Amino acid sequence: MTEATSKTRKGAETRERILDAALELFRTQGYAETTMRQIAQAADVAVGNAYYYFASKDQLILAFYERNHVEHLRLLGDALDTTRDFQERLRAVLRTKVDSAMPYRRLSTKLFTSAADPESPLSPFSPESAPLRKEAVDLMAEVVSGASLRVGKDLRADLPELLWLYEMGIVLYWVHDSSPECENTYGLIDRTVPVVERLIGIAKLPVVRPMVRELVGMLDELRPTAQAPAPTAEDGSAPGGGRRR
Amino acid sequence: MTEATSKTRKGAETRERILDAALELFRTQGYAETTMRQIAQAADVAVGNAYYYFASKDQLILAFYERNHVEHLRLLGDALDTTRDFQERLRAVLRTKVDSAMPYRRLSTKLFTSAADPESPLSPFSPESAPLRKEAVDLMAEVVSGASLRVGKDLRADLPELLWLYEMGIVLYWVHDSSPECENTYGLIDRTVPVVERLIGIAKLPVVRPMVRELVGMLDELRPTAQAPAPTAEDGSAPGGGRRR
DNA sequence: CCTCGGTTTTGAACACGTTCAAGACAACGC
DNA sequence: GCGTTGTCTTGAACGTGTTCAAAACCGAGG
Repeated sequence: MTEATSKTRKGAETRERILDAALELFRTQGYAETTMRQIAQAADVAVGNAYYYFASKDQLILAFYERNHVEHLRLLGDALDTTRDFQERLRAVLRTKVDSAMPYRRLSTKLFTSAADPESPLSPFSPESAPLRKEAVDLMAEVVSGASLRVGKDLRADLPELLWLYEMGIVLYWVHDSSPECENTYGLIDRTVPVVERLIGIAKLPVVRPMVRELVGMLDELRPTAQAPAPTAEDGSAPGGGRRR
Repeated sequence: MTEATSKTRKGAETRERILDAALELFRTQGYAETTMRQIAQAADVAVGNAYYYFASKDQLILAFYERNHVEHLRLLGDALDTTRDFQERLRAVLRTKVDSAMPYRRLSTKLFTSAADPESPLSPFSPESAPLRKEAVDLMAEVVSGASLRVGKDLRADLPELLWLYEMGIVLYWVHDSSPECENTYGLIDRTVPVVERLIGIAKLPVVRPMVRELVGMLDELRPTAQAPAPTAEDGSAPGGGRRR
């Protein structure tokens, strides 16, 4: 459970203070180099208190992702209301995504170091980050639905998720990108966005349709990540539950 | 350099003993759950001694990858000498790869948790694991060169590396695969291998050739992982071990 | 005012990965 | 024998993330 656990105004403030201190330290000296004791001290709090609000050091990163997503939306602004061109829309989302995370590039690597670990709650595929993932996929759905673009039947349902995976790929590249100002990443976006539209078009061709269908099928099969017997009892998100939006 | 640091017969034996103990413990109780003290005790050695042969707990995993590769070759046997069919050859390599790592499925996740971290020496892209990666890519080159298969000019040079990436994808799936006996993974191999051959064929079509060229170009661009100024000269393999930071 | 229940806060304590100065050992030249 | 040099081995000690029992705090009821 992600467990916010702040039932009080003062509690919420403390939580915020800890998160602020943590992110600032992560940004300036890196994740591994920052100790929980430093964070606690910077937040003017006992170390145990940090663990009252965040189950682990990792969970602080998850909180960062949440913050980063609202920053992403802020930077995106009304860009999706000003054009119906698919490439422009997609490009806008990707560029602002990179922009929004830019100050935290090194921190963002953690997303992938745990992405592959089935048990890490930090993985973008984990149940803990499911709501956040859903929002990102929904954003891609908006990119598609508001665009003048014909999508083949086979692809339609899964396209948003595929685009999200594509976004993850871009972010993965960006995390490794050591070019000045990360210009290579922006170049990659500009060069691959047309390819993506092209692929969506190609997917309708009879030559590749069976292949597309197969790939989509595999994706579907993968989705309900057969995660053990699962706690079933439903994500205890009862009270604070619905992440906004 | 992996830092063997065993200049003596007895030293080599000790190293082996530690590695054996570590892998056995990793296999039976998992990586995170195994402590260096347990390993040392099982190997009948002081904890500091383990660090004389392995710079860190992670390095034990790298040693595992090396062992696993020779096991992979053993299982593969002469399979590559008995057929020139591309699909059969590729399938043989992939299936034996999965077979060879099967007892260490959980341990293998570590490959990916660090794959994305640019600084981790465990990453398959890191200089530390370069020689091992080369061997894996070379194996794929053999798969191609010994097969009756026509490869387009644009693709030829990079195909082995692409196939290795494909192998990594399979392994990534396998690591998450919770189906009984991991049958889903073997199914995935059987279903995707034909797709791969198909794609290699399609890559020659004029419609997609520019796209192929672009993708290959990006791959090339990515290769010399702009990793710092590159230490080139002396990969500080001095004995006492230039710990680095 | 006091008491009670829940929420928040504390800091000592724990187990872990890792380091390091010191010692043990082995081979060799004298 | 004896020192010398390089390899190997030891175990206490350090800093880390994390836990937990206890304390402090706070609002509401009596």
